[in-house]
Amino acid sequence: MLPDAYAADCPSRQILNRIGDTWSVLVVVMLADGTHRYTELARRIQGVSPKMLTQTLRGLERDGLITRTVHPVVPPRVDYALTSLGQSLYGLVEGLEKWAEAHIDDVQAARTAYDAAQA
Amino acid sequence: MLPDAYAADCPSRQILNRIGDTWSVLVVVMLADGTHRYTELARRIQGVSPKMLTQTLRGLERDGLITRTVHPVVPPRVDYALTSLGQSLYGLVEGLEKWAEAHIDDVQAARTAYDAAQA
DNA sequence: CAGGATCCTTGCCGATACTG
DNA sequence: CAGTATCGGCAAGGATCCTG
Repeated sequence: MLPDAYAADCPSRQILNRIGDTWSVLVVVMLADGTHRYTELARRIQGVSPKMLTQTLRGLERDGLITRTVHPVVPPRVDYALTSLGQSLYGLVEGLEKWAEAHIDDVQAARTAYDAAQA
Repeated sequence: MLPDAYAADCPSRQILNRIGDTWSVLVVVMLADGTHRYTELARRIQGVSPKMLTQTLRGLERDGLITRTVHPVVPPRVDYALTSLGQSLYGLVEGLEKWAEAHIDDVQAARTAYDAAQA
């Protein structure tokens, strides 16, 4: 059963799905300060399995948000970097962070009040 | 296993989770144009089960994003509306939509190119 | 009308082992 | 080093039935 058509396949939803994905956001944030290798990403983003990291990187690459550069050397070396589109998306994430920092106290207060009222 | 501590419980992640939730966003968008009843939301947001709708509404209420007003009449009538905090969040969603509309063509083109390269 | 309770499926994701 | 392949657990979420 599909959700409302006015939101199922619209551009917004696709972006929302990406934004809502934990690993994707973390990768984008990490790459915001420059190129990184696979292992660097894996080490810094603690808790991510090879499977999920690869899957996330492939998805971001497919969407044109990051580039994947394979250096034909041994041992292998693969670099990941944001495209300009990816940097643009990072701008959005920064906007979200600003909003979050500005309003998290209100949200926390609301939660506390709500939970107290349920007791 | 927790993801990177610098992102697990930070304000950004909590907002990201909310933004990434399909039903929450749809509810916020629907309430952006005014107060609506439970059934109105259920009918308009096609495909949502009573369970998920209630769960979503409770979550939004707990976070102080919407208000829930029970009218003591028969048959029951419950109105939902955005708080000012919820309206502020809606502003964020609008920003995402603008970005999505502006860049979806690039993303689509990247996907097509990527898929073609795999064949 | 506005949900609460229950059951049950599915698909996401983590852990692990293996390879060019 | 940079992945791929496979298995299994677990929780989100859908369908359904029931009630104040």
